[in-house]
Amino acid sequence: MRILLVEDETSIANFIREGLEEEGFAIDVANNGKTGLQMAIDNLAEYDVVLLDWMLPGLNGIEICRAIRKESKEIPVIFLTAKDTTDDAVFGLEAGANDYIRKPFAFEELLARIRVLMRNKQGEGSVFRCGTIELNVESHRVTKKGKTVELTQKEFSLLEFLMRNKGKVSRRTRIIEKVWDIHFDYDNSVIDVYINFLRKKLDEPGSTSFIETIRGVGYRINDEE
Amino acid sequence: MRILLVEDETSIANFIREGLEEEGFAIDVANNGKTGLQMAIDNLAEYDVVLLDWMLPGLNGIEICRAIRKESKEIPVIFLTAKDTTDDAVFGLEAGANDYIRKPFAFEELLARIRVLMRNKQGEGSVFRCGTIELNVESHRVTKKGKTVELTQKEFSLLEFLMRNKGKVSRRTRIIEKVWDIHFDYDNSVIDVYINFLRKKLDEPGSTSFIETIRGVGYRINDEE
DNA sequence: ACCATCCTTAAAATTGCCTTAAAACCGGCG
DNA sequence: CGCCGGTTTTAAGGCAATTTTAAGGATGGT
Repeated sequence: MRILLVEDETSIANFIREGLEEEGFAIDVANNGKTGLQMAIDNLAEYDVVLLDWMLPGLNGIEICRAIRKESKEIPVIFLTAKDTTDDAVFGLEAGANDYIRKPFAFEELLARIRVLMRNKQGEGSVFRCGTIELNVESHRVTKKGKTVELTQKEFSLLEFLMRNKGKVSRRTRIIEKVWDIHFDYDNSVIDVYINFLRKKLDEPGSTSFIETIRGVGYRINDEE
Repeated sequence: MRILLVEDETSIANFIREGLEEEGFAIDVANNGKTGLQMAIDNLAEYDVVLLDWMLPGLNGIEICRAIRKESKEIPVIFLTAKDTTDDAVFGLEAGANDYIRKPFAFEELLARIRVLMRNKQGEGSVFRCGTIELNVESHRVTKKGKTVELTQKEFSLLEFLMRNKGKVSRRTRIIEKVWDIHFDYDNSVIDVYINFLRKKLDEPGSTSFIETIRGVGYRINDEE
């Protein structure tokens, strides 16, 4: 899950980035409005959420938001505003934002709002299922036959990505980009290792894996099993 | 959108059928396990969703589900179960169901789950078709009469190329260039071999191949088979 | 009939994934 | 600070599926 953060104050930007990275998101930071807009437009399809500071040097958040909305009405946008009046929030929402949050904010709140938007995005409750395996994004928990299975952060991210693309192939390069935030590395065996971890923890021993490997392409979790 | 409902209690069956018909689905009802299985197997490719009652006279839901899964891993199956423990749900999921719902259920909920599964299924991915053969680029999967056929990467690429040019001739040199990324090699018999692979895996034995060879030029997949 | 072209098969070469183990990293704690 | 446990990354050998090569047989056009 990839998030674009547009924020000029580096201290705040770092705080947010670190917090979100701990939660398993991949974050790109733009520290001024112009590059922020650039990054947003260039890779619209890449981002799952955009966090926009209200006051920015160069180009302010509202204009960026409008510009983004002109390109896509899908991507959730959350405003970060220091101002205190609700009027500003209204401006933000009118510009097409999905939500706003006032600085200073509790990190948990930001997290909660991000999760809500991501859930809305796909419409259904944020639990994915494959056979007896269930992954709950909200509670960050995975169960198999009702019993919870402990997964590390990366394992969880990988499984989540595969689950979100259930039925489709997840190409190796896309996985590396989305889960590890590594670009231009077309031969990275980290994936293999983590696929192996997941299989060890979740497969029914002695039967074919719930993660199918498509040689030369990537992996796929099927609807069945 | 066509749905198969396997349910022995006619009152429930009618309730569900009417509800779904109002929503614009086409429903076929089987009121016992045996005919349910029969209908499922006969017209696998026809149905978009299968609703399976848990307790059925003759053949129970689990067995039907297994049998369906043996034929196709594509079709979404939802269990209707009266039982209350999660264990039963687990059984259903183990048999290959995609989701389960407990009776009595709110009709809205059933509807929501059906919609989720249907959305997952089609995913608006570009699919190419030729007769009973379907190629889905997103899921990187090829099916024939609803049953998936395993193709390697090169086989898939070649078929995709031919499909994209359905009705037109794909010249050998163009195929070599696009699929193998080889240039200036006008005598490469790799194509022959791979055409052969595709035919073996996808042709109806005993009739003319769905890939027509145009001697001295290349190959062509025709619009109708 | 003959030649070019394509089909078929089998074996050789290659690739890419799996697995394992060990190294690097990281946060907490004495 | 240095150590410890857990997590993540790197590395490498083995192995099996895939891809390519090669060669003899079949076929069709002229």
